Amino acid sequence: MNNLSSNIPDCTFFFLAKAHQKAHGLLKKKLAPYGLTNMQHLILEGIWYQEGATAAELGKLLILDKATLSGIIDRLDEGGWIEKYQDKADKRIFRLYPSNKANDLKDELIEVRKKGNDFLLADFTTEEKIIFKRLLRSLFLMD
Amino acid sequence: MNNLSSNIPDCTFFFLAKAHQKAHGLLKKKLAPYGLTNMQHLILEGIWYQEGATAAELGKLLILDKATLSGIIDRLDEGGWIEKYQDKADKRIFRLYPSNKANDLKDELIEVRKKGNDFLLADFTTEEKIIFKRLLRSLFLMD
DNA sequence: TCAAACTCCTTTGTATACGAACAAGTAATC
DNA sequence: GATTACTTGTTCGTATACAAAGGAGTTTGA
Repeated sequence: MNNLSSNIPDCTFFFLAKAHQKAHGLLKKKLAPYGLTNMQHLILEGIWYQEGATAAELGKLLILDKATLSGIIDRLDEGGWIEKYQDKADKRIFRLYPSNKANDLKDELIEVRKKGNDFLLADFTTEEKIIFKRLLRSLFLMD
Repeated sequence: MNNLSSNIPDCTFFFLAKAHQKAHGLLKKKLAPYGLTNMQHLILEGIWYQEGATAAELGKLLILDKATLSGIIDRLDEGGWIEKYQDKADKRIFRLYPSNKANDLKDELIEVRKKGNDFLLADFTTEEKIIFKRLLRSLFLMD
């Protein structure tokens, strides 16, 4: 009895929190050398996927609160990873583009994430990987 | 193409983050009426399971950083959910006990979590639930 | 027994999260 | 065309997370 997992065996809240904590910590270490946080990396990939996206669009795409996004975008900007251009037609919004610095590291940064994923699930069988991702996906896409 | 999930189909980091986000938000709503956060509820359950536990013990049990725990324990104390007693033999540590207020709500609060779990996985089959929890568990217990 | 090593907890600094309130801009409607 | 109703992004307040450093207490080992 050295771990709560043997006493709250059915607490998916706890399991999800701990699995996320572990995955987050793993990617965090891989990204630290670049001076990027996990969230900053995620937003950056979102911008690569959809250049010129607005904060609101990224929020919908990545299921993120606008208040949270505001700070992350600020720090991506301060770090020289992105460029913000105010939209001429709608002065409320800023369109976001990756910087040259970001583009130079694009392939490398995406590779870091992919290898991190492989490492995370390295001990799962091929079937387990597929099932796990399917269940996670259906869980958060539900409703 | 309205969701990154169709463009980063194999990003377990993202899936885990979003599944956790969803589960966290769900439990948060259920606990809000009690004035307890998810983490406060988790620590409280840890203390119920092991009355007189120290912060260090809870940290190991629940895989939590001591710095994080320090604040949560403070707020549980301020909220009148727990009692802190300095250990006489070792003056560095505080032993933590649930308050009367906490004990009065114990069954109800644990039930909230259990029902939240059921609701979270309501759309999964019995087999999927078992597999999902097994995989989450093996992921964070790994190493 | 006394200094070094170690442990427990707190504090500080940075980065999410997210509800709530706001300012500024745009759209809708009469 | 002016008022009302949304939208977009920011700011504020509170609560995690966690690295790093610090203070107080305890243990170890020569």
